Amino acid sequence: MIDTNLQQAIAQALNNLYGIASDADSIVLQKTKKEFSGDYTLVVFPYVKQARKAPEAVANEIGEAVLAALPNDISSFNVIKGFLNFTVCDSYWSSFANAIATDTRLGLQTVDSTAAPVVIEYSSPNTNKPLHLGHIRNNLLGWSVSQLLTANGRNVKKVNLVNDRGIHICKSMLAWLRFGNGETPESTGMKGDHLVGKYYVEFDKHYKEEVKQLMDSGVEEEQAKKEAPLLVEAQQMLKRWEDGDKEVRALWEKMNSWVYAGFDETYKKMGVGFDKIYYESNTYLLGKELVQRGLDMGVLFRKDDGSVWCDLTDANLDQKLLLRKDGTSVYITQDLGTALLRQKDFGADQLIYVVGNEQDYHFQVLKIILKRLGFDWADKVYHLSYGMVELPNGKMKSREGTVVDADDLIEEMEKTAEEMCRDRGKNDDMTPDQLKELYHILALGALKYFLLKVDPTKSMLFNPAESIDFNGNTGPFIQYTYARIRSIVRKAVNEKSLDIQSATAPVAINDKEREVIKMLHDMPSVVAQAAAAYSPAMIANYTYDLAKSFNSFYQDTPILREADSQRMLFLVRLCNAVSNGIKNMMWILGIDVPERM
RNA sequence: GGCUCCUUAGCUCAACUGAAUAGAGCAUCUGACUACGGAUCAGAAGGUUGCAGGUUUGAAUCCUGCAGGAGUCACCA
Repeated sequence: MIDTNLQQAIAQALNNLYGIASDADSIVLQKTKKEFSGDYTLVVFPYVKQARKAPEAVANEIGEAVLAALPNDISSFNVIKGFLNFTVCDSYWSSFANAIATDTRLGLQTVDSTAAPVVIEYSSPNTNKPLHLGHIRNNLLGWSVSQLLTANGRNVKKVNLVNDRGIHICKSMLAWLRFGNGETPESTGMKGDHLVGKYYVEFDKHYKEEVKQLMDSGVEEEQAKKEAPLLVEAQQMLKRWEDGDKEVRALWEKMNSWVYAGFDETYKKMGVGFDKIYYESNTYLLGKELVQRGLDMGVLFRKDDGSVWCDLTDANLDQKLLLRKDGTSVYITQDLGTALLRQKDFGADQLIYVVGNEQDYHFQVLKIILKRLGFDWADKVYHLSYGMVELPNGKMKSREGTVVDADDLIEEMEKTAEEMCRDRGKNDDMTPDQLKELYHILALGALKYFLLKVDPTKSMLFNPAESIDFNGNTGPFIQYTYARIRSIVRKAVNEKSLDIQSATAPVAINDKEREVIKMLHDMPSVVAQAAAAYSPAMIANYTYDLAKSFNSFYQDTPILREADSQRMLFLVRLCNAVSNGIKNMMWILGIDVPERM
């Protein structure tokens, strides 16, 4: 690769000229900004002190040395202040484009499936309500990061820990028994998760009424909230669940199965999936053994009331509860247990948790406790902490009804896609099924790109009043570019009878072609960087830039009317490479690309 | 109150480990269609990177202080 050759030549020059010993890898090359001529830029300021010369002189000397060392790759250099810009020969770019023209794996590395896996947990839904926009961000991030690591050659295992037990489900169950009239997904035609979610809301409504009544009759608010009959009954139900009461368990299984059917549908629509699904009902007791171990080791301590704690004040944190006084486990206890289980199940090289940044503290504590329990692999735990999706008036809150439902949103996007396609009227020859699939692909392309193009660590804003765009920096723009390129390649093959498999000799290229080729050249390093940062956003923004560069080049290059048949073939092959690249980058994002749209 | 994170164009977002004149899209304005795909392209306008200091040849980026916002500090999950 040209960049590594350059690094080596520069390191050599630094050593020969000034006796500066440096690793070739440590030489930082940046891409030359568009307003200057050149491809790669070396900033020489860091070396002027040791060289004891003016920046311009240093730059010129290094430039001469590199030019002499790489006469076949570097055609010229120029110096502006302390910036040394190298121009790479056209023939290098032209040959590179030729070499990758039909590489369908462009940008993707091969996975060693025998390597210790990266286990990535994401989604992890509660089973008492349907998924909303926040969950969509989680799911898409989890999926996309999995793809990204796979693209970078890691052996990835995706897991989901379903939070299927607890007081929240009992609330839905109780409300369904009390107010449900035996409603089922079949009898109502509702999606299972929505039906169960409806009763969760129903519970809250009646519960609030009860609290109000109690307060009207003179009970203090705090007491009323604890004593409301519905809540007490829900707590009793949870106890019965834990005791294995048949009736409660049967209802629990029935309602959970409705929810799973609903979730599966939504997962399928989103195009995400898992290698293994854990259920909290099976694993929630696991942490207790660890707590005993921690007590034996003296890492944890028991208070007088019987509750068990970990003192983290020496780590500048608080004391953390691990077992309630009644001996039942809490959230973090379960997470300790499931972490160990997962480590045993997979022998993981890394454990990634895709969880919102509201749980930063939780994971900080989790890692410290694991470490204190003597598990060295605690260092392998990585909390992929993502920011909240906010609405114009603040955070989404289920209880206040300010949520954007996942299914509704997807459906709305599909309608928008349909309208847009209708307006263009380019797809008259497609069957209704094909059209339906197309609308779905475009709707999800828009939604996924919208959520993934933002740095995962940052919170982002979604305004329901302004529907997600299909023009500009969007998924459909990239999908459009892809479809457009495929159309050109098809025509070249069908009408011009070009064989895109046959290589061409290096040809002269212009600036716009050079820009596109350079972007393709960067692709592997972009993937590596994005993987290191767990950031699909870097892939998204790169892919947009690639599509944009292509469109700009394409606008004034009549490819299939080229007089020079060598060049025509070269350009079509370049198109093919770009489409392969786009397709693979979109694969990382979990976005399908249509051959036509 | 303690701790953590955030603040970049009217709006939504970029800017890899500090580097040249801080970039895109939307919205606004001006141009370009005999479609090898106009869901496009070319251009204009829009900025004291929250404020004040500091380090550096060089700061949106690192350090300190301040202001504003978010999260968290539960015998909830």
